[in-house]
Amino acid sequence: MHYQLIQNISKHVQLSPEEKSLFDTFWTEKTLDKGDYLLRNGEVCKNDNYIISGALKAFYINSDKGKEEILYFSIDDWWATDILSFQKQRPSIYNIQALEETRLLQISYQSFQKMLAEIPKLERYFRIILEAYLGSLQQRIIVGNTYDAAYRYSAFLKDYPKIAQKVPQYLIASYLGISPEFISRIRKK
Amino acid sequence: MHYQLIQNISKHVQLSPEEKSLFDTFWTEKTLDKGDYLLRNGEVCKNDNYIISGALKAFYINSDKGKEEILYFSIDDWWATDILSFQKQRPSIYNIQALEETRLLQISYQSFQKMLAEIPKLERYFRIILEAYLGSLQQRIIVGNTYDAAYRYSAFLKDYPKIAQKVPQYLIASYLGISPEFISRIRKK
DNA sequence: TGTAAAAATTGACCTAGTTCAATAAAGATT
DNA sequence: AATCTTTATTGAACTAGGTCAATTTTTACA
Repeated sequence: MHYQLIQNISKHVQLSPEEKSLFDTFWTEKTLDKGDYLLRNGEVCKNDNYIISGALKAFYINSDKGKEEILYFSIDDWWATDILSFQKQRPSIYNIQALEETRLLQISYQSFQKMLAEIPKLERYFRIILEAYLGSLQQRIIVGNTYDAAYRYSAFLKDYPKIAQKVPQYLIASYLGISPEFISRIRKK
Repeated sequence: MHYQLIQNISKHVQLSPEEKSLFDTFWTEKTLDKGDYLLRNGEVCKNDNYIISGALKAFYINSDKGKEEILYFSIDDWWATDILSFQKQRPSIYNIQALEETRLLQISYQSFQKMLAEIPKLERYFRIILEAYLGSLQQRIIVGNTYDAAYRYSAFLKDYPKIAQKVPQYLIASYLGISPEFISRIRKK
């Protein structure tokens, strides 16, 4: 049984033992090595991916400068899916790549639809996590437009200590919209 | 009948005539004058609000400088609701205020739950629009971290011509994380 | 239609953060 | 342990954009 995901879901909706077993049948486990891509810009995001352990970066390639811009990081007990691409089954505009060995649970688009049809109360779970993510994006926009780089960096360390541990500084800089050199200067204090 | 909202929903899920009539009973119309608040920071967002006509701004008050930071604008055929506050019925961290006379359709939290229970296919509609909004927020973060002020301003004019028409420049500046003076300099070219 | 208030513009100066290039430190690999 | 690669740091010069204060333009409305 894929207890880790089931436990996460149980925080938001209650599943009966039968539902849990049924739920379980839809998901398969996959392991990525460091550097492996889960999704490439231009491809359709075929699976919804739940992270059991490991870390990934989602990034967008700036077409002029060719530089990568971090959209988000994903670690244990969170998702690494381009939701728009997955739900509409149309090409993604960004990439998702493993920063270290990563274990995932995956479900295909077809299975996902079938699962929702058979266990409708999961609609609620997915709506709730979507809303939470949406709230965090709004928060990020506010903070990005309001506070200076030093504040944003220290807020990141406070909010995401686990990510800060795993992820190189220059990628955190990119996530925050700061240059790697400037992050280094912030740290000097 | 509240055709405008029903038409919007019909783009994503099909409702029978009976469902449409039932749907209709849950919503009530409300008019705001220019300057009226729909939601204040600290209050619970009691209703989901669909805009028939008019314009609103959602903004966050920066606690140090006391300045307002625009989180988003909402005009005809879109929503003006703090989703996190509405869904969890807990205090909002931002404000929503009318920029001009605005007509809304409203539904209370209780009615919203009841409506979803009676017309479950609406779950799908709300998930779809949530996903679309989420995609636009991700896009906004990428653009904000990647491009300079002039590009962001011209992209805004292109993407939201109707909003650009209605909303004062200095608020658009705030939305984009730019000073009003600098927007004015950008325009000189 | 005149007056007040709100919004936009302009100039002068300033600074937070960038860029580039070189160096140092840390991690990974044989 | 030595070497290669990836990250991080530092310095120096620069610039995108901010701030402040004054002025003009536009809009609202009595």
